[in-house]
Amino acid sequence: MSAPAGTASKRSPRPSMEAGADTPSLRIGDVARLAETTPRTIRYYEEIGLLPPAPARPSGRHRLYTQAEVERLREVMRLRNLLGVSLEELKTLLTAEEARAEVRAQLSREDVEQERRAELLQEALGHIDRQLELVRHRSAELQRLEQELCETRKRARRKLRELDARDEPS
Amino acid sequence: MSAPAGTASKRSPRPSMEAGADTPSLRIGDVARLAETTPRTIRYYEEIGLLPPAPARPSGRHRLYTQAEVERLREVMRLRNLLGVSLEELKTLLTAEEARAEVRAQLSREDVEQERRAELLQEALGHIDRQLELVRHRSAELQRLEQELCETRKRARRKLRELDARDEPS
DNA sequence: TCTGATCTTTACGTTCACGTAAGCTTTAGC
DNA sequence: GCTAAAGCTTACGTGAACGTAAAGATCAGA
Repeated sequence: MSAPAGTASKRSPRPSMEAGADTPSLRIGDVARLAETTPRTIRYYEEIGLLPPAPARPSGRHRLYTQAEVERLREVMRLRNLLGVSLEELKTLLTAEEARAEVRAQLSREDVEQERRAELLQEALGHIDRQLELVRHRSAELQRLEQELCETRKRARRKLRELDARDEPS
Repeated sequence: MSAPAGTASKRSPRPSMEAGADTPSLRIGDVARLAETTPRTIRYYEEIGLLPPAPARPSGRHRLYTQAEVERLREVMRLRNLLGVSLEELKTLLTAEEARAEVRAQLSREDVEQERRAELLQEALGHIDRQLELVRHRSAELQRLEQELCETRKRARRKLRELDARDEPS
């Protein structure tokens, strides 16, 4: 049960002439395989706004992606697994990410006043800090758990050694 | 939305004479409040075998718990939150925990042969190792994420300082 | 003993995160 | 241009993890 990645790929992986690497040449199935998930999940994530709609899709046509989208998807799934939050919460977290991207875009332009730039950066910092706080909290708790398990393990091993020593002191 | 812990407790917390601390004197609502969850969840966990049935309950009567059960429940919820596994998987993990408890019980008895003791300890060690591997994996990944976020944060702060320096060099 | 808060079981409802099927269209290779 | 594979939308189905409502039993305190 649950074998989402059929390893057999009948159709060749689309030679993708115009090998510009940023020309959208990946179909949803390809993306799904590369990210180890399913097309349904990708469409679902797009539907709830967790992923942006496929870039420049002529209505009625198939979705086409670039490698960048694959990586974004993998990152989303990574965060989903690690943070243990709902997709809705994850969305707000990633929306913050988007904002940061927008900040970078703005910062690269010349016609933005210093005042505005500082504001943007401040906001971005706030987002990062909120994420960081969440991650740090979980990370710390997990490390505590790890520590506790290590202790337990140590004790068990000690007992076992004691037993072995007493058993055969040959 | 989601305010499971009504802070108002009308009835006094049951003076619990026989203050033996291990005489079951906590009702399901008390346990729920202490563990910051709901009675429904406790019953559900008992139903699927994630928690043992309430100790020594005369059929038809109310469930009664001790402080130990509260702590166990809190631990279960902690693991649920941190490990991000299904309750079913969590159950098998905790079943291993149970086995370890049983090992301790056996080990405290005199009439168990060394051979058997070593076996039990070996098995327990195996369980611990499997848990530890899982925890370590997640912990490491989370730390990586934390590290990445820290880097991002640093860069943002540097940019902000650069901007401030250039803005008002008074 | 009586009373109201709390608990009991039973059972149906709900939300999330997708899975799956149907019917049709697009795409890629020949 | 034809065809099979893959994709499209729409919509209903599903499993997990509880929420909620009903109808009655139990419990603690006066």
